[in-house]
Amino acid sequence: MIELSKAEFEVLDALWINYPATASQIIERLSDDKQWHEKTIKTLLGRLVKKGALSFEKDGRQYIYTPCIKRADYTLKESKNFIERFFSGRIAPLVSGFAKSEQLSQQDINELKKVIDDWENNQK
Amino acid sequence: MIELSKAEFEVLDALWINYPATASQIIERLSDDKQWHEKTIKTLLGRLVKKGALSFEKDGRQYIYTPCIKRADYTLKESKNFIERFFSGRIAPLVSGFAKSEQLSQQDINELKKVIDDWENNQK
DNA sequence: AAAAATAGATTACAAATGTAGTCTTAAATT
DNA sequence: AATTTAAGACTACATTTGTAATCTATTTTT
Repeated sequence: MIELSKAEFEVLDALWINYPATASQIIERLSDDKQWHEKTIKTLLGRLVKKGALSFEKDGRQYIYTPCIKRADYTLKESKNFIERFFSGRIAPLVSGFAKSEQLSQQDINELKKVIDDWENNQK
Repeated sequence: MIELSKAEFEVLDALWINYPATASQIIERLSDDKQWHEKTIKTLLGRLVKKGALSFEKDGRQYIYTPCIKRADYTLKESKNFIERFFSGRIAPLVSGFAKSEQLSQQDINELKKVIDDWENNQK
């Protein structure tokens, strides 16, 4: 699947918030968190198009961008990759590492329990 | 903390298996999975030293390498970073994504339950 | 209509990365 | 002792990435 750099992902992420969207809208959204130059974001949009992560339609001389991939698909692929590289493909050691270093809140635990419940209900 | 590239991490990972170790030993370990040229691995070892991820002692004209960081520390940092970037810092959505796409086995679930149990016992 | 702003295309350029090759020196072999 | 081998140091080089600047063609503004 498509390989994105960190910066590219952030731009795509700004589009996933709401799409289709123009470059200016994406730049506007990113301006809250990042202090990227407009040109930088345009460059990244171009690279995303080239990589096939985005497509666009012309509207006058503007482009209206749409993601070509779903956020959930992309993050799942990256997650699998990550867990494979760092934890031999097993997810529990990651969670366990978080637990050991006090990174888990009661809310996280509740959410995890729900995920487990749902999974088990689904197995029946 | 130290930033490592994927290739660098794999070399360090081969050292974490058992250390201290010489370059030849590391090369030997990596030869099973990767088809990296010996020179490539040497280069990566050098970069790891430069980045402060490894140290070494001389033994004749060989170097005996030792990691300067713990695997658990490194993976925890990377995990936090990953979960922050892709899931706004929350871990459950990652696990949930795995569940939804049938990436979880009963064993994973059991392990996750244990992590949760341990966490809760620890809270008391 | 002339000037200015703006959209995207193209070009730029240093640092990081993957992937070695060459150089130098010392140790092992013949 | 002469030669080959092997260790690490240094050099190489294309690609990717971050981070724009410049160029070109249209719209807006004045």
